[in-house]
Amino acid sequence: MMKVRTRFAPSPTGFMHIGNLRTAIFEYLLAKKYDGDFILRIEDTDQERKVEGAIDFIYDTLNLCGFKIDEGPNNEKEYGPYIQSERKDIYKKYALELVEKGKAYYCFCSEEELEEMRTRANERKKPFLYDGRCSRLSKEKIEENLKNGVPYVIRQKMPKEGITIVEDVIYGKIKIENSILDDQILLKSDGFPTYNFANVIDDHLMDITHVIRGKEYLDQTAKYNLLYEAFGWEKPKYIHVAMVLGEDGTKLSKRNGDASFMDLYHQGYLPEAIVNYLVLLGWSPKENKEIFSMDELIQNFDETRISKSSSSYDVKKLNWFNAHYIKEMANQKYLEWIKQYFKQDTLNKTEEWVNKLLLIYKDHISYGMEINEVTESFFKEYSLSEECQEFLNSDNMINDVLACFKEEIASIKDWNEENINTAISNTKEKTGAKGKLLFMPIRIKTSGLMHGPELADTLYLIGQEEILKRL
RNA sequence: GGCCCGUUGGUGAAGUGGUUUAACACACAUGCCUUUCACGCAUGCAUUCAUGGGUUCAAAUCCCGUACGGGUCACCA
Repeated sequence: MMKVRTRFAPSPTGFMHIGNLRTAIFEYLLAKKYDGDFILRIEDTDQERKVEGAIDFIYDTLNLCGFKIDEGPNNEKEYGPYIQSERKDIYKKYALELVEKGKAYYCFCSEEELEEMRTRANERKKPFLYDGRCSRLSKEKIEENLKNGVPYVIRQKMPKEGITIVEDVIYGKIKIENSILDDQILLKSDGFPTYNFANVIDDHLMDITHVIRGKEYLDQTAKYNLLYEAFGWEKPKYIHVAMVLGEDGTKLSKRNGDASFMDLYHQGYLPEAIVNYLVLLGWSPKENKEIFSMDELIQNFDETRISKSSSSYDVKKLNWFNAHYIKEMANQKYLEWIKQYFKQDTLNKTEEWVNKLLLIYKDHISYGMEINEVTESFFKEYSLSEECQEFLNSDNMINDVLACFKEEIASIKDWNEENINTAISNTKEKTGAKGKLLFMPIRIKTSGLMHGPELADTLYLIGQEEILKRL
């Protein structure tokens, strides 16, 4: 059996939204499950959209996620080059081969001519299809145009009737009528191939066995099949995956929340949590289980269990995964990790103090940057929310509790958690307040918040002097 | 508009003709626990699988129509 080879083929735009990443995850898992190769190919045939440094960005992203790239621009093997703009000559050669075979033809139509055809089609409310006029040019005319340097593209000649069957692992057999297929451009006038053409050539030349891509390409696959047949090549297996939608159920975009991997990463989401969350969007394991290590994913991945319908991205669930992975980290590792997000001014604090502070929040945060919101009251003046204020006014006893507690705190000689707890107990006995009525006023007055970690720990870190001030 | 695809709770989803009075997870709600919130634990949350027909002894699961949603029709990928 042939070795399984999958490829991730992004455009170098310097931005990767989670839908793209999820495709990469599927491709990687499929390759590794069968002990195959995962290839990175850069699709930069659109010279105008190229972004500097985008290749390194892609490597960084995939590396962070724990994917090993077996072949790619930064680690070339015999199938290279892996950047399409460096393979220009290859495409031209194959395009000409198709012309030779009568499956493609030169087209000298100018942009203006095409625009005119398009408006006319529009007026008649018909979808625009190139009418194939250049396919009927005489040999002499073509020679002449070529000699005179008339700009040209090469178009694929589509059959006018019949149907083409696309076979997809997820969607099954899909019938497409040939009559709606446009004589698509294979080679642009700048000599670069179009995406569709370059894809077919490269996938074949690179021995790609499984193509995983967005469902938006499903219809186009008919054209691909015709191309494979024209060359007499074996088709790869197609696996079209439904889209990942934003939280509001609409298409993902930069505006649509923080749907890019790097945004999430910078906010303090762990790559393993992101991967774990994403793999479960549109795929489900046979076993009823949600937390997966990379090795477990590789073992359990089954491409036939990918869903047909699109799914919506939900940060709340991502938060849960992330919180889970944070809790699982060893303390030392957690401290190193969280410090890159921790932005408070700790100049006059000891390292021990800072570590303790970060640690008491380890089980409470769901992403790295949240540490700043949650620790704010340790560094700044706070203002009470309406909810807090309301609570403070809700019972007459509260003022007594606070007054009593203040005295207790003031009398502490040795500032430690144990004595703070004693102060709380004493307040309880003296005022008779307990439960919510006892703890909430203290928590609110000292931290400005209604939730938080262990009260004694919190008070200890705020410090005796500051607490007296706040009370 | 033509063509293609999809539709199980707020979200991710399991389910492929009978053990489903639809699993599990997130979210939400309630209760318990701890000297409070949180954490943790427990319970609740779709009498129903977009909808109307049909096939069948039996359908979320098979077939047809309808509605809704999405995709696609570039010298963009």
